[in-house]
Amino acid sequence: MPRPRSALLSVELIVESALAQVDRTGNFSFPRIAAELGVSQSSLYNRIESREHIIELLRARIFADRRVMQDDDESWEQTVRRLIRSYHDCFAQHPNLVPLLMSQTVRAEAVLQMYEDLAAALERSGLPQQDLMSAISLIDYFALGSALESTAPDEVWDVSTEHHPTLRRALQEAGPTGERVNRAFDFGVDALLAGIAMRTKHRIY
Amino acid sequence: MPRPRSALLSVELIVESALAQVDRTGNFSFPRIAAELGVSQSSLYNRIESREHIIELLRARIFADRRVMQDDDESWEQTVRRLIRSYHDCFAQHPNLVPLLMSQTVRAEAVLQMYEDLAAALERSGLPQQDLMSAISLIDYFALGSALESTAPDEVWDVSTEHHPTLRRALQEAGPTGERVNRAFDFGVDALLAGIAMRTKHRIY
DNA sequence: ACCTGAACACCGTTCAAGT
DNA sequence: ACCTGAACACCGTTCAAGT
Repeated sequence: MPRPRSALLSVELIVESALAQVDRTGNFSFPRIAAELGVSQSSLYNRIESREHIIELLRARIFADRRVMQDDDESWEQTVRRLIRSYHDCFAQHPNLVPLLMSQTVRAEAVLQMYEDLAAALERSGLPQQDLMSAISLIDYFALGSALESTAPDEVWDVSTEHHPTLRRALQEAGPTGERVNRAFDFGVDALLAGIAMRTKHRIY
Repeated sequence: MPRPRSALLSVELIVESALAQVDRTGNFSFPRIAAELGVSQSSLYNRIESREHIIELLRARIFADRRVMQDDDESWEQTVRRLIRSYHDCFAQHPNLVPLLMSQTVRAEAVLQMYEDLAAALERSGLPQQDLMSAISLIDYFALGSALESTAPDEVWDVSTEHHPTLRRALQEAGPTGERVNRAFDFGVDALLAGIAMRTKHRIY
């Protein structure tokens, strides 16, 4: 088959196809991308290097949508809240993607920039230098975990048996999944900020 | 081949083989289990139902090692700390397993029992009923995330570029990976408990 | 009841060959 | 430079056939 005068393929097309598949089915594959774009599987390798490469492009893709409304005289606490929220929202729009992103080194520039902003805000808070990374990790765990919770398995815990009365009650009290995840998010942000602020020079609580 | 008088296979053998593979390589597969046990791949299905089933057996397996030294008159805070620690330790001994466990509903009884204990301790703390599940989720995110961090990619963030001075400084200040993860864990536990205690009837801070 | 071999429907990646 | 088809080395699962 001759080379067409305008390329059949582009990284954008590949990434969009992969993202659509993930949103729809929870995963993507080379055969399905190729089929959807009407090209051969092997031709994908002219644009991308590997499956991992696509995943990293997907990470950059969902963070590209992020609106950054920066307020110059917001407190470090407001900044941290804003960053956690926008980080969380990026994942929340593509929950199926979260598991794919979690086990892979972050290289996407937009994401690194967000961590840089987070580090700067925490430094402003007066947190001791040696706790900076700990606080970032804590926030990271939280954001990823809370995004993961809104993902695939509707029942994270199978409490069908009778042996867990307190857990069962707690789950019922928490309402339907969507509501529960949202409330857990708000609760978590407050708790994290309170916990971090405690280590700060100028305590706010 | 005739049926041997003593069975060649058992779920224990399958689970141990899978766990050893995960610890060694980060994953397991049916062909490799079969090869290691000297049986055919299809014979595995006489003992287990699916790949997911094996993963759930692995979850139960690593929690079976858990020692539960219960102190009857410990405070709710001590109980929560003890549970987070032991939960974390189970993962820490098999970090490669964490990614496999994260995207799957929890059915292992030992794990559900731990969540039940956690729920009970938090209820004792005086936390409002509707916040119980939020607190459990928060702790869960933290324990999983912190276990995940000790897993595969040595560099979670690729800060090879010059554009992230604060992040870079924070990372250097935090020391080598193992130390950083440990400090982040201790910092996180303290922060979480402080944050949760804030919502409690009898504030402790 | 327990094991086998063959078959099926999937994967990601490489590479010589075309234009 | 860009695309193809074939090949390779993997997957999980099913099923008829053996004893």
